[in-house]
Amino acid sequence: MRKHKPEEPYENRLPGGNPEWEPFSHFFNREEIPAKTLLLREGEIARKAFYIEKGCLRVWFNREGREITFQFFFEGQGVSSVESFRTNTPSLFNIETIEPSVIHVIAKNDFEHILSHSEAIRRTIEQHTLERLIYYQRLFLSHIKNSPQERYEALLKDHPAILHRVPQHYIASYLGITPVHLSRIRNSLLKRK
Amino acid sequence: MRKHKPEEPYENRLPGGNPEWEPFSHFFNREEIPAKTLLLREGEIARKAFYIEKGCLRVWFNREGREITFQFFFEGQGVSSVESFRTNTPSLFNIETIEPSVIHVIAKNDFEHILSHSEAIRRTIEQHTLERLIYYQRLFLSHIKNSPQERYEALLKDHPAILHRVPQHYIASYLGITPVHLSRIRNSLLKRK
DNA sequence: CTGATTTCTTAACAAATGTTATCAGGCACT
DNA sequence: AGTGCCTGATAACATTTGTTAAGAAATCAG
Repeated sequence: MRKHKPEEPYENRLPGGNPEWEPFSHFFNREEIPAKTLLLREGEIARKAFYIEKGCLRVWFNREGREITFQFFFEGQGVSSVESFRTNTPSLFNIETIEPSVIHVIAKNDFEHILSHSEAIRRTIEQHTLERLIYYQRLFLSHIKNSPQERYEALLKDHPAILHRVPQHYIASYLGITPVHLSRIRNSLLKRK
Repeated sequence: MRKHKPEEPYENRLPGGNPEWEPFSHFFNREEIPAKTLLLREGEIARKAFYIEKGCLRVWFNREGREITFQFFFEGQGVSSVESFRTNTPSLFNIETIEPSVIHVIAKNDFEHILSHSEAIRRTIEQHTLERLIYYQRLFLSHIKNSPQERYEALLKDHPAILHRVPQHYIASYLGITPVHLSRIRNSLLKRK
């Protein structure tokens, strides 16, 4: 059912997706990383941030022996455990590759060096923080406002590509339900047509 | 059962809770506001931000005719519909007083004026944005990680004052459950002792 | 290609939570 | 004191979602 397409075309963007990063590109280390590899472990303090050239990541934590995935990241996105990276506290979650991925890695002190040398990038990061805030706010609201079925339908409508690229049990835990229940929802939607 | 204590002592702090705001205090307008008054309406674009000298607010939205409360604010806190205030988009929720309150109000353009004239306050606000991000992240995680009963017990342990000050049906919707279910949880906890 | 592993579906049953309705106490207002 | 409103508790019943287990389908490793 699910189509795995690591070979689909993509843009090879600069870290940050913007030419303002050009002067600082030497701070980034390009790495090719296999699938299912941890980039950050729950409980560790994040000392690196990542930019995804190719591939996808998921963010998850352990709840009583089970993995709960709550975010996905794809090509062109910058990723870090924001609260850990910026406040030097243990990360609340793991960051892991889903597919084989090409990641640009930057160390925390280099990142701070850039921030203190580029007003433009400082603003970009500030904007990024605001966007993350809004993202989490919406994510939270969608969980208390909408049913799992409504969230699934929204995902289907707004980000159909994710469904074709990410294993369904990750999607289920992202929606806050079990794989069994997601399967039921999909089934009932099929019958309704 | 619930004790309403609008007369309890409090600190009369400066807006922002910090002397760096002192030079800009004339931008704030002190207002005494009755209970159950809307400061911002769902769908409106936020053109003001608030600092609470005294009283408390709740943040809620309408879901199919029912009010869902998902945040409380108390003395000493700065409040706005961040995403609306900073991005000029319609607010996703209402901000309303619970008790009679004393609020310092600042207009958006004055706020921006301050930001462009004080590096220290710009940093404070940036820090505030990060804290809000982390707050929403944690709130979201607590909803997918913990049961309503666990969330109630955490609230009981970490913020018992809220429970004595805010009507129980607001608490219930904050926990993501119905007042009936919260009552059941409280009952089962009592029996357990 | 083939066997092993992972992923998805389905069913039966269990647990958690919602819905509706009723009642009782507290509180504000007269 | 009496009335009405708001709040919280409780019960009976309905619905949603989880759990466990089994098998089918897809994918992966050699």
